[in-house]
Formats: sequence, C-alpha cells, structure tokens
Amino acid sequence: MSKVQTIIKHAEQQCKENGARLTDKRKHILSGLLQSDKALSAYELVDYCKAEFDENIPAMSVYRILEFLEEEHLVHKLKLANKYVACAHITCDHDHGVPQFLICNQCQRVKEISISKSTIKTLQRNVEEAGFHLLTPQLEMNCLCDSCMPNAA
Amino acid sequence: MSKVQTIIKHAEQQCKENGARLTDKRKHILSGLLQSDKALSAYELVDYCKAEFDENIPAMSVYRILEFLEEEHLVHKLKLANKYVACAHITCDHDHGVPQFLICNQCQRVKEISISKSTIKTLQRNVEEAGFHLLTPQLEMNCLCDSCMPNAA
DNA sequence: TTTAAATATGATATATTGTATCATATTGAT
DNA sequence: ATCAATATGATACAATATATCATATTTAAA
Repeated sequence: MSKVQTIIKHAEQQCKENGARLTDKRKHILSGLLQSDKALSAYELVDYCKAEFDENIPAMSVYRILEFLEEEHLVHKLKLANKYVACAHITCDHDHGVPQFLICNQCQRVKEISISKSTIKTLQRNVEEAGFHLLTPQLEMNCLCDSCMPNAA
Repeated sequence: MSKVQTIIKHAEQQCKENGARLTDKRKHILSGLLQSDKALSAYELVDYCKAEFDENIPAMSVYRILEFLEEEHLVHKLKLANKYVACAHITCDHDHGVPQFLICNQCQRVKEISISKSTIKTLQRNVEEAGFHLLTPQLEMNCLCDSCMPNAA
C-alpha cells in the first residue's frame, strides 16, 4: 500500500472516532495535498481532481471539504499564501504541539516544524505586554528553501 | 498641526531625500492609513478617498501607491490579512529593527511591536535547521486585542 | 424497510483582492 | 519649450472566497 494510502486509512480511522465521515471526495482532496510537497490552492485542487480522477468538483465544494479537513486536523490553511497543506503528522499518535510553517516564497514548498515551547512562551509574553493575545502560535514564515536560495536575486 | 499632518510632513521630507515624490494622492492614501487604527484593504482606501476627499482613485492606482509607500518604508503590507497599515515609526529617526505585527482577528486592529534580537535569532536557527532561510523576520501573528478578548466565543 | 433528519454535494451568483496592459497626464531637467 | 521620466487613468480580467438555494446521499429511528 502506498504511503498516501496508509495515511488516508489512518485519517479515515481518526474521522470515524470523531463521528465524522471521510468521503471519497474528501479523500481525493486530501490525497492531492498529500501527494504534493507544495501548498495548493483550492482551485489547484479542483484541477487535480479533474486530472487525477476525472472528477469535476465545484470550487465551492472544495472549500467546504477543506474546511472539514481543517476541523479534523488533517489539513492546515496557510494564510500567508492562501493555500493549503496536509498535516505532516496524521499518522503520529503523539502530540506535536502547534506547528510552524516555513513557506518558500519562490516555489511554494512548505515545511512544517516545531519550535521549542520556551521560544513560543517568549513570543507570547511579548504579545501580552502589547495588550494582545495570541490566538494560536501557529506561525507562518516567509522563507526561501535550499533549492531556491541559490537562484534568488 | 494635527498629528497626521506632522507625520506626513516628515514622510515628505524622507521621500525627498530619496529622490521620490510624495504626491497629493499618495498623501491621501497614507493619511487614510494613519487615521485608522485598523488595517485597511486597498478597496477600503478607495472608499476613504471618495468619502474624505471626494476623489475617485481607481483601485489600480491605490495598489500602485501602496507599492510606492512600501518601498519608502512608510507602509507595511500584512499578508495575513491582505490589508495595509502605516508604519508606526515614520517620525522616529532611530532604527527600530524589523517589526512584528499583532493582528486582531476580530476587529482588525493592528499593533506593531519589536521582538528581541535573541528571540529572532532562535527562530532563525530553527528555520535554518529545517533547510530553509528566513526572508524576513517580519512576523505576523493572529491575535485578539484586549477589547475583543472578552466578547470572543 | 421505509421514512425523516442529518449530512454532503451541486449549481449559480457574486464579493473581494489583485494584476496586466495600454493610454494619458503631470513633472522636472535640459 | 521640449523631451524623458514619472505618475495616474481606464479597462479588462485573474485568483481567491463566500452566500444561498437546490439536490443527493447517508444514518438512524419508526
């Protein structure tokens, strides 16, 4: 069984435990994101489903499906890029803390990392001092990846 | 002279030193951002100019003006919100380092803060370990402000 | 097993943010 | 006064996203 298939099985199980259903279309969207090492837009996922499954899913449905997958913690929305990525830890049972995302501004490749709790605490303290409250320490950072670094201006 | 007027005078001087021109329209856009404690979209600035100066600036021009103001370091674009804010330090002559932005997800109020160099270094190290390179430590963080905190769900 | 309620998806329209491109106006230096 | 550089206008359209009402599918209860 392919790696993607394994992850999807896992995701299906997770959904079942939450009383949620991982339908075929939802699986297709999720597999699109799992196949890709780049963040994809909703409309790119429409194209993917057309190409891969010859399935015409309206954009509206893709947005709804992405929303569902986010609620099930299977997908993250990257607000910096207005694109979506599969969670990197679907098959892990242990807690990974809140993820941080490194987004390559050139090729859209995305890496999910974890920053130490103490660094997050420091950030949080800075924010509180300014009279604000961090909604989520899920930071997104504008980066260049190793491959794009050399050919950057 | 109003506070906004003072800042604009300062900005005009800064532009002049760079051989750039702070035209009337550019002043109007900048003053819109200065007046507001919230981040504004390009189209909200179109409305502002219509309301305040009875001036119909096409959206295209507003985007161009915002781009200019960014280059002059008078305005920051918040990618998380797809909105724009005036730089909080136009009248300061000393360096403030790269700013971080706290964005209230409820009311769009924005606070510009500075995080310690050591925290940024730590972040940067984490990023490098993952094989990425921070383009800018200008972080944007999803927050709630003090006023919106209580009436949040 | 049939049916009602809940859930999921489709279809359509439209809002919001942003860019491409070509034309025109304004400014500044010669 | 004229030419080049800069700034703005006008128009079209792309990309992202939401609102709304209709239809299909699934689940669970009668």
